[in-house]
Amino acid sequence: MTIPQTLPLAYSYLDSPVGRLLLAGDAKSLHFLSFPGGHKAFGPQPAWHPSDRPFDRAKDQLRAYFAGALQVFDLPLTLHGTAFQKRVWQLLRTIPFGETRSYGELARLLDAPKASRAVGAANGANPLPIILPCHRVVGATGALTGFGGGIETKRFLLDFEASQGEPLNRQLSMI
Amino acid sequence: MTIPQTLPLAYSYLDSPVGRLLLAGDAKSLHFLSFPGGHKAFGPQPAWHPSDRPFDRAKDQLRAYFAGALQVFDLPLTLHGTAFQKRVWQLLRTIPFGETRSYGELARLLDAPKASRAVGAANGANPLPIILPCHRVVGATGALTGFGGGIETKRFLLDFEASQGEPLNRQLSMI
DNA sequence: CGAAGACTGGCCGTTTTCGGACCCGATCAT
DNA sequence: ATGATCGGGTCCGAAAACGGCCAGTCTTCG
Repeated sequence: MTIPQTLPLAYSYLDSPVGRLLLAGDAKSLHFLSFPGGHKAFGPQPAWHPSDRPFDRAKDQLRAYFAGALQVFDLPLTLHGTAFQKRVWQLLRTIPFGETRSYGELARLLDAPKASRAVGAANGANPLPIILPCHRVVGATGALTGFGGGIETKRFLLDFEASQGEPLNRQLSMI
Repeated sequence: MTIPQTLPLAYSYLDSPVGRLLLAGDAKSLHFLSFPGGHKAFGPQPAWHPSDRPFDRAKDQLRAYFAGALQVFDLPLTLHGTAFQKRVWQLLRTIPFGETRSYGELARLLDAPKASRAVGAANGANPLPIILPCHRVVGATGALTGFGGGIETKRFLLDFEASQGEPLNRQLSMI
């Protein structure tokens, strides 16, 4: 995930059950989200400036997600990446809350059945974890093979979704 | 010039004023030509087999070229290389007998004005010297900066073309 | 038997590294 | 002036390295 150095973005922090999250974006959309403690962590870039203003909606939805009250994010996003990466990231959004897919399954959905490793690499470059649910992608055997914020965070998110998923699913099916 | 190892080609030799030339190809087209004495020389590959058959036309034209009786080769060729290299090699064919271009000029013609060094690299990977006239490419100052078959061979070819060019040009202009 | 590891080779997009068949300007000697 | 020489800057494409993989074998223990 190469971060554009020159882009003047606003940033802010949000405390969550998986640690403090760094959010970055402009007035219109969210660009990046990172676990400052994670392995692939990054901090605010020199060109960024602190500001809480743009992040009300994103923070509301993240808080609701961790409270078990929201399963599908609805936020304007700006994706920085190659064409292939963007295809993968969009595909992530189609994995329902509480479910998982394997890297190979996603590769087949992209009509590139042998590109499972490339899917893994694109996953590792995910600029907006949690919101683009790369944590719902696991190995073909079910192994939790990696996560930018740490495997333990991935496990937490999957366990959390598995435990929270049922009530809202029922709720949705009543609509 | 990475040579496909597995391709079963025929090969044959031809003596010329610039030394013995190695030709390689299949029944339909010529693939490689090399100066076995040159710096970037290569010999027959393990998968190749000796055969004179496919090379009658190529040898005729090469002999005519060195006799001053032919200025434009007309042979079926097969090019092994990247897209960029093929663009450069095709561009070489547009340099008339007896004229020269600089690496920078070719780069500009490719709409990549800063790629002069890359043009040089592609030139160095030319699989069919003489036929694809990389010897007609010189530095912006006119310096003969390099040639797979040796600078002296490049100088010979350019001097030869400069001395032979006139008569045939006149002949052509009468058509 | 049989199922869970260990190992292997192949694949793919990205990132990094590398090596010039350049080129421009400065310098110096005619 | 003018031409030859030299060195540093820069910029490419190519090749190699690198993973958040996977399917097929082979091993190894219950």
